[in-house]
Amino acid sequence: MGASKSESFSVEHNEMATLFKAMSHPARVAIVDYLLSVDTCICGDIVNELPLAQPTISQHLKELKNANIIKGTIEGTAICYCINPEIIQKIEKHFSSITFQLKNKCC
Amino acid sequence: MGASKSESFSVEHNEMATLFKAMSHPARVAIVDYLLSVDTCICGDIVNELPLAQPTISQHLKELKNANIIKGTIEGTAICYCINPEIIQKIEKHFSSITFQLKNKCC
DNA sequence: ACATTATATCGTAATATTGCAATATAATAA
DNA sequence: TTATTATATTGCAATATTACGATATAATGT
Repeated sequence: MGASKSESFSVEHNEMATLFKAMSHPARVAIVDYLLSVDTCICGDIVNELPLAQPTISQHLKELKNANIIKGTIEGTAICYCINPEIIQKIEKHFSSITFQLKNKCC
Repeated sequence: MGASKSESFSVEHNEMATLFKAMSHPARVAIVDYLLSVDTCICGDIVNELPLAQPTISQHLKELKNANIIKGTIEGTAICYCINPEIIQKIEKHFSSITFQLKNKCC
């Protein structure tokens, strides 16, 4: 085989894995970082910010959109990308839960 | 081509991507979850907990170890796996930083 | 209508991941 | 020593990801 046996795992575990996968590439981490660094969400220059060709960046943006980490709204010729704060909160909750559970540990 | 152009990105972005990649598979999310659910870190029964063959789980554990998310110490015939709290903190910091930056946004 | 600009999609090659059977290793038990 | 038990490694097939040239689409400008 070789395909991921995702059906064998819980919805919760699959959801978290999907979010992590969406951010498991330096280009996508950099895109999120860049979206945070600019004051406004109106931005059509991600292509100039990264050392990748336009189709490659378009593909990365699509993956971030599919994972619901960013939202894109059409703004004339360009597209306005924004971070989805709800998803960030979801991930934060996951890790604060881990930290909480770790407090009752022996290690 | 097809290989990831990781050299083109910052060390910071690569580090975060590596951590996310380590948790980008439901089996590995489940392993971390399981390690948190048991009271003690002495555990040699991860294989019985997951619907995957022993070599596959061994491989997933190796990836979590390589990413420094879990630590394994030999405990007789079994191996004692633990979560590395420092890495969890690092990821939490990354997201609390994102949340902080999001507060100064227009969206 | 035609050019321009911004983004998306297609097709495809290179590479990476996933999963497991078979086998190896390593520690303890009989 | 010879089992037994627990984990790791090897090898390989199936599948997924990454990157980009070529091309398509879609909105605005002239």
